[in-house]
Order: sequence, then C-alpha cells, then structure tokens
Amino acid sequence: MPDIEAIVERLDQGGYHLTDPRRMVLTEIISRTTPFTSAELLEEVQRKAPTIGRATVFRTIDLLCRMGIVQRIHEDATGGRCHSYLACDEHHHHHLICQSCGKVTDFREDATLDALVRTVEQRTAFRVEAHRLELIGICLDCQTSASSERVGSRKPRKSRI
Amino acid sequence: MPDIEAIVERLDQGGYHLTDPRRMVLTEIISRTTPFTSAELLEEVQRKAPTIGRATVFRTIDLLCRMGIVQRIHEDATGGRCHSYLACDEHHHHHLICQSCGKVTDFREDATLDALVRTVEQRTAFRVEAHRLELIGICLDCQTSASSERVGSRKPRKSRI
DNA sequence: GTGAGTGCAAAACGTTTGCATGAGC
DNA sequence: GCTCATGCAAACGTTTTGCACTCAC
Repeated sequence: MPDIEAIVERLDQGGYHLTDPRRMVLTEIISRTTPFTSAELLEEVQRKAPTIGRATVFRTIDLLCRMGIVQRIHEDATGGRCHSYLACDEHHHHHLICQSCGKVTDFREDATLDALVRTVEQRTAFRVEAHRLELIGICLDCQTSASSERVGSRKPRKSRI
Repeated sequence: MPDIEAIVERLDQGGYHLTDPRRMVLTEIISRTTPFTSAELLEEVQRKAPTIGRATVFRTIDLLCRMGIVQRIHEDATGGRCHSYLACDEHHHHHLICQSCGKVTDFREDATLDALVRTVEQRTAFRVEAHRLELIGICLDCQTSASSERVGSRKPRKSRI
C-alpha cells in the first residue's frame, strides 16, 4: 500500500507536475489492492471524471510503471506486453494470487528461494540474477465462504472447445 | 522438445485434419526452443510460405495451446492476455530464461518449492494450488562469450525517460 | 512565461471473426 | 461428400501518437 504523499514527492523530485487528472488516476490506482487491467482503471476513472481522456490514463500508468510504483504483473523477459497492473511497494516480494476473488497478497520467502536458486545454479551452470515466483490458490476468505459451492471455476472467459 | 509424429497423432485423434499450413506452422513452432511472440512466428511462417494467412497462424497457436502443446508463457490468474508462447512438454516444470540470448531451459525442483509453499501456506492461510516460478539469468554460453563485453542490456526496446 | 501535461481524434497494433472457397478424410 | 480448415478482409479492443490548447510551476 504505497503512500500518496511519498509518490507526490517523487513526482516532484522527478520534475513532474502534479495535475488534477494525474492525482485522480494516481489515487484510483493506489486504492486498488487487486490487479487491474487498463480497461478497468480507465472505466473507473472516466466514471468518476468523464473529462479525463484515455491517453492520460495510459500515460499515467506508464509513468508510474517507469517509476516503479506500479508493476506490470507479468512483465516478462521476452518483451511481451501484459495487461494487468498492480500498485505495490518497491521491496522485493512475490505474489500470492487468489484464483477465486483475484486478491493479491505479497509475501517474502527468500531464504528458501535462495537455497533453490543455488541448487539450480549448481545443476545448470546458469547464473541466476532474478526470479519471479507466483503462488496461485485460494485465500482464506474464499476458502470459508466457498466451502459448499465448488470453486475452481475461474472467471468465465470466452470458452472454446 | 515435442515430437511431431506424436502431435500429428493427437491431432488425428482429436478429429483435426493435418493440412499443409498446419504442418508448416507446427513445424516452425516446435523447432523453437526459446519463447516466441505471435508476431515473430507469423513473420517467419510468412517468409517461408507467403500464402499462409495470419488467421491460420493464430488459429494454429490457439489450437496447440488448447491441446497443451504450446504454453502461453505468462498466462495468468487475472485474465490478462500475454503474447509469448513456447512449445514444451507437458510435465510440470519451470523456466530458466537467459536474459542475454533468450534461451529457455526447463528445470524441476519441486522438493524445495514444496517446502516453500508449505511455509507460505502456514503463514498466510492461503491454500496454494499452483505456482509459477521463473528464474532469469545468464546461461553458461553467454557467461563465457560475454566475459568481456558487458551484459545486462536486454534486447533494446523503445526507450523512454 | 515556459515547458510539461492534457483531451481529442486518428493511427497503429495485435488479434479475432465472418464468409466464401478449398482441401483432407 | 461432408466436414474441417483456409485466406482474405473487415472488425475489434487496446494502446500510442500528433496536435493545439491549458495548466502547474
């Protein structure tokens, strides 16, 4: 949960102006604790402030990504683009994603992971410089609330086959 | 490295025809050992066989994804779309991605990871059902070939800021 | 006042779809 | 011959860009 004042400070230091649309988008972003798509953010921003243009929303997301305030959830090593974002603090951590409600929790568990990395390095002669770990499962809330109704069915998407 | 005969067999069993364009795209896909984007695949396929249409390439990728022969590298829990693919075997494994040459190696290291998962489960009350781990680093080849020239500069992309 | 930021509209992209034609079984 | 698959082009949704205007500093 980043602090809006700290972000404003950093914007200022970077020579960026703090405009009303910027503040609006920023506020909306950091209020979210689950990953959001640009479309969702755009919709919400325009619902609250219809005058704000699409481009501004995208430009603000982009700026915040570059500042490290927002993460592309699956920013990857191959250059592909993904469409989910999440505001998060800057410390190294991993995500625990609830597949039922989409809630994302952070966790840190680097002791075990470091051991794993060392093992893999020895075995493969790879020099590991970064890692990305995501655990996908069911959060406590969803476990209890869905003890009867079957979970495991993700957000329904265009089904084929 | 999947075997083309086995895939053809599975296509057949699924009632799918083995057409020339399909074979062409399939061959191209399984010959790749590093992740590829649809654009790269499309370009290569059309370079070798200009008559093959975009849609066919996309439809073939899609079909192979559904059959589990191709993985969306960052298919995610939030519904976003990503654009990198990789042909890979069906066993559970993780990817070791060379940030210098893009080569992807598989590894399995579930003992350590299982321990980690258990730790996190206890700590967070999350029930973990799946995980995704990627290690990013430098493969042996790139370590030796680039011992003088500085690595760390990824594929140059539109640079901002 | 000046440069950064904005809204708008249009362009650019990657991907999907509808449809008539063509190929596999 | 029946179906599945194809190529084409148009549609679609998302993101970026060009531009004149506006606002924060």
